[in-house]
Amino acid sequence: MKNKQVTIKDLARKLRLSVSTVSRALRNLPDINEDTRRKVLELAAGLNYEPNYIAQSLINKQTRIVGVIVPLIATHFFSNALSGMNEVANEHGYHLMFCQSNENAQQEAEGIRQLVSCRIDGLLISVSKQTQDAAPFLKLQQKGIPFMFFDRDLRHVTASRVIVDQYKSAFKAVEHMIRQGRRNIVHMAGPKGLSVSDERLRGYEDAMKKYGIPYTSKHIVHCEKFQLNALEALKKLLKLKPDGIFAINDPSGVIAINYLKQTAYRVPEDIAIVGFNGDPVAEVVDPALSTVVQPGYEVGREALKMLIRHIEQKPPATEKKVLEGKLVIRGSSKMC
Amino acid sequence: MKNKQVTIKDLARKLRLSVSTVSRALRNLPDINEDTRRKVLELAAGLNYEPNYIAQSLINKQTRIVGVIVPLIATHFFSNALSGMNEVANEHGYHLMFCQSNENAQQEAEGIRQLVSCRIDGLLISVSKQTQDAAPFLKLQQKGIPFMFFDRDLRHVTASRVIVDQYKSAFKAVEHMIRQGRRNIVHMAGPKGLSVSDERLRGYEDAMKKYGIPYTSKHIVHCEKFQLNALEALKKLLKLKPDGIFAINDPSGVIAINYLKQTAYRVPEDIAIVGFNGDPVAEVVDPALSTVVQPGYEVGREALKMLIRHIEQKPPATEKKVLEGKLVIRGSSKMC
DNA sequence: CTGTTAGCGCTTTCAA
DNA sequence: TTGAAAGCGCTAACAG
Repeated sequence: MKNKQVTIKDLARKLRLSVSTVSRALRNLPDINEDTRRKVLELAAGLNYEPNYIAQSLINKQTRIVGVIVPLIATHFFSNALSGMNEVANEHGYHLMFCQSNENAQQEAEGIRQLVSCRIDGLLISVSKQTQDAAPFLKLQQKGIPFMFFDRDLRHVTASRVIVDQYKSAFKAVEHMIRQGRRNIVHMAGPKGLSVSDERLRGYEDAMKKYGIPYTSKHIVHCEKFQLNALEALKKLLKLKPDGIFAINDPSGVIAINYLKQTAYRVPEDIAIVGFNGDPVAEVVDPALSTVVQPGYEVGREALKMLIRHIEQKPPATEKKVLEGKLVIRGSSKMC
Repeated sequence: MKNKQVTIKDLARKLRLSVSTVSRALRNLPDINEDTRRKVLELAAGLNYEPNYIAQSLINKQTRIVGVIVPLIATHFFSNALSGMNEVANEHGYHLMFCQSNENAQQEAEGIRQLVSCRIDGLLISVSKQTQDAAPFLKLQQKGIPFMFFDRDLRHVTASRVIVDQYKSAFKAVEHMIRQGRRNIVHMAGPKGLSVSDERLRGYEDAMKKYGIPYTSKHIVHCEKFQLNALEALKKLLKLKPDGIFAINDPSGVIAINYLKQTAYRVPEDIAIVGFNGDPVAEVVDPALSTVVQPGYEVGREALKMLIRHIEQKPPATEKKVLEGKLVIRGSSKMC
């Protein structure tokens, strides 16, 4: 029931040729009779022969499989990144093996092990918010398996990465509110220690400093579970009577907008809100949420392109590609 | 630079054992000295040995890789389905090889070929809206590769499938509007020939018939590109002065809501709107969009569970699992 | 131009 | 309890 797949040997037998001749014909190598080749190709097509990449891999020592690990796939940013990777994979004849860490460092480490056992040629990873331990990555390095970070990285690990400039994007977002006259801006921050939230926080702080706007540690409340904790964070922050909110992501921004509707605050008149990501919800909420649109698709494309370079040309020094987020101003922060 | 990976042979050499002994030790087979096993396991751990699944596959004739093809990954439903599959894959020691067809039948066929060459143990597919040709699936069958449809299927292909009852869901959605007193309900339909849009259309029609509400072919406008054509479809339909709109999906429903704001129509007073899917945007738009929430995560889980049964226990007759969508009534259709 | 041989990393008889 | 040999499907020298 299992072994239905046609092999090169089957072709050879039926054609009374040797397997090596068939192999060469199939791969369009030179030194072969045009007539033989034709016959082989015909039979192969007729029998629906499909080369066994698995067997080839064993010899070539490359599978043309790339592993991808994301914290959560059901997300605008990551699903778009995967979509971009899919495109590049098609262009270059690679395959994507996918794995979700669920924001859990252990699952992530196990995912890496599994992918290694599948002999992936390289790995693209956006780390979970828990991830601290560099060990899994060091192992990858000593095994000579190229890998790189995209979006969320581990700062202390030397590796290439493709990221969106979180710092600058956050800075722009906050600066925009300041320029609109906001002076008491708070930040619904993300999990501590996660590269992207740290950078967004830094952008917030530097923008405040640059414009000489005072803020305290109370102006920043971390949502360790992102939007799951957004409401409580928001309520704490409202005690400061803010006139601007910089939210760690769009779902949190949306939560803020909707909660404020139940209060006396008006958005944007009393409080401006800016989110982050470019999720579809941001366009749809009322008022529409200003946000930094991250080029997820491009991040995916660039990350895989870079990884493939590393795989195929071996040792280019570690690279770092930084893409730009685009501040899109909408009703939630614009005084018209 | 490449061959850094430790093999069973390396272990054998260092331990002055034969490869077969090492192999047995690693797999915890009986008939082996406890002491030898311990030594092997220790060295393996020390050297970060990882079994080569590729090599194993060649022998076992199974890779524990499952292929997944979706039309578009950056979608609430499909990314959730993938997430569910990921969970089941982890539970059962399988790996997911991912591929996006971009709603294109050719890319889909090529994806299938590629996955076959990777010797996947089975395939989970939600077909593109273009897909008509059963040939790729017939080939799969004659090769003895189990596959099944999830969500979008090809009616004339005999295979197992896991779907959400589109007909019933659509029926409930339209019935709900009728019960609210709507009598001139139109349908922003999906691409013709696509299983899910056909079924939703059928649900619309049957609900109208059941309640004896007349409708014409003008009440139905197909959006061949889903929400990309939604606005033109909507404008056509508005000529009929409808009091209810059943939209093929939530993005289309959102487009309708937002467009109607620029007109004299009020939602839901003049026109009720119900969408389909359960996308996050539906909750956020104002008024919130009633919709049928589809259990994407569950569909993914059930589909992979069923496929694994088919892979491991071989020939269970074709199965069909039908999950239920849940009508969630919100402001866009509720007269309070 | 074609066939023979060896081998990729691992498992599986079959002997020892 | 261990080892030797063969083979999975394919490629890569090397002869002929």
